[in-house]
Amino acid sequence: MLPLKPPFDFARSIRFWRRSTGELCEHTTVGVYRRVVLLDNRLVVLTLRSSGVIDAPIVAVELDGRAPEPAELAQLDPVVRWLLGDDTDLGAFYGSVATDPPLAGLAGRLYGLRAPRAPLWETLVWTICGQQISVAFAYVLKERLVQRYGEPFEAGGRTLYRFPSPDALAAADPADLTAMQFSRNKAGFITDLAQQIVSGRFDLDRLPEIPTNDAVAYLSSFRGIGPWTAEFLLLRALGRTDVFPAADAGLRQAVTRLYGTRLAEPALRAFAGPWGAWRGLVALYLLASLRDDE
DNA sequence: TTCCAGGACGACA
DNA sequence: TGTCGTCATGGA
Repeated sequence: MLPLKPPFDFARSIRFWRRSTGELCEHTTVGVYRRVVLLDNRLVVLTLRSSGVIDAPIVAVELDGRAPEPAELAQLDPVVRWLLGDDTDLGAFYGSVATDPPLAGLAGRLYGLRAPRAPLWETLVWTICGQQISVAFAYVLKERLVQRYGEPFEAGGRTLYRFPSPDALAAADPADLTAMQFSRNKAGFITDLAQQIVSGRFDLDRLPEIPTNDAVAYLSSFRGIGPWTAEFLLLRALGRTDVFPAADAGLRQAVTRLYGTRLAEPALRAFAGPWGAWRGLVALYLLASLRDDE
């Protein structure tokens, strides 16, 4: 049992980024999150169960369906906290948006939502899958890619996949991806980026260490990664609270719904500017508002 | 039929 | 430095 920093709405936060029931690399049900992770160079199934309330959140940790040994739990503690964004100070964020009635209302409705994180490489590929197409179709593309190049792992009667490694995708033939209905561009972006990671020219591991602006510039220097992809990746995979993917169609729609005015990208970026270090959480809450009715 | 989805690239002026 | 056409598919 790991006590987490309140407030934290486990179910809402876990559900937020996961919009497909066909997801192969992780499995979620109400209050439960499951994913294959690497621990001591072996693949294990990590299961997190919500066992608390929003103002006193506790998560129960399982490893391959059993309680972890104390030494394992010590290893998993930072992994779990990282995955669940346990370093996010929601209280400070709520204080900051209190001056903006629409946002303050949203923060109240979504109390306890914070950004769970995901592995960088997997999220980068996922974000490229999602460029310009509907989320539903992006999931179809990801599913095909994972089934073809991922590593299946049996866990409790269910097959979870380890996401395809850069090596696997570096060796992939772009024609295989176009046969799966990836556009020629996306097929090339993904295999090229995988090859550059394998060769060491592209180093995703340096991203957590560098400031957001530098990270966006570094990512954008690679073909296939534009501003939206760079910013979305930093928000989604690293939980950066200071990025605002102003080019995002969903964000534009959310702002239109909340404020009644449709803003183009420059105006949307200007809108987010004053929120400074909290722009990422503003983006998160706006995106979540689109699904608040579901 | 047209437009729009959790865009990016390359050609062109 | 901006603008425009193109790529892929599916739902509204």
